[in-house]
Amino acid sequence: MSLAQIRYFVAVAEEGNVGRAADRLHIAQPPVSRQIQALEAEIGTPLFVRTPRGMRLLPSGEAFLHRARRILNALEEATAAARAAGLTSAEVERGTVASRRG
Amino acid sequence: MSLAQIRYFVAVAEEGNVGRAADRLHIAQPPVSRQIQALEAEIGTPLFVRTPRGMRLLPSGEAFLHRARRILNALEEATAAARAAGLTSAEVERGTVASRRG
DNA sequence: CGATCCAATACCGTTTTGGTATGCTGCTCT
DNA sequence: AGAGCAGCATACCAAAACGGTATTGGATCG
Repeated sequence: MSLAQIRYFVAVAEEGNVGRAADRLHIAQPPVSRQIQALEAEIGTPLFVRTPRGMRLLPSGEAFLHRARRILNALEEATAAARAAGLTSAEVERGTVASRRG
Repeated sequence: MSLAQIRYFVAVAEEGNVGRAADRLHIAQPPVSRQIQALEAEIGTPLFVRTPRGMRLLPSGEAFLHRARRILNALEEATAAARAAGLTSAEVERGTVASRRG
């Protein structure tokens, strides 16, 4: 399982359509199809039903969608938190080193 | 950023030592070093200080560590939730389709 | 000053990923 | 009912990412 798979999954779930999701992700359609299949294989259960109109979430997919969004949000927050702490702490570090040097 | 990077980061943070983290992850040391560097580069700030004794977390690293653990937990929970919903829903789906067909 | 410990770099083979072209199935419209 | 269309899946290929081995660089300790 990869973060890309999770992002692809959310896009497909929200668009209800692999091609549209691919456009939104700025990649081609086949990779999205494959990653969704790989994701379902790894989880061990389908997440969508394939209809002639597109992809519709199964209950398993709905359950996964909630958590997937949480994961992506947590990811952004983690980056932002580290970055925020880093800006100050990099300054502090540099200052500390400089004062030890000078 | 990848889930592997997050897992490597947690291992290094907990071991305080790249080589030991690599052992625990069952991979070689250089890939761990590289992924940690890539992670720091992507976030835009260092997460560790390199000391002759190993790696020590910076405040940015501590902030990231908390969220990283949350992400990995959320990931496991997402899989488990989808799997649980899938077992029942796959049965339901099959039954629904069968009843609609027959 | 030599030995040791630990992270970083160089280089290579393998694996994974994405892209293009195409197939297949079911709807839709006349 | 047949032709065209919409949409996901598959085949095949090129590019990128990843991990492994060997080695270097830097700092501590005896």
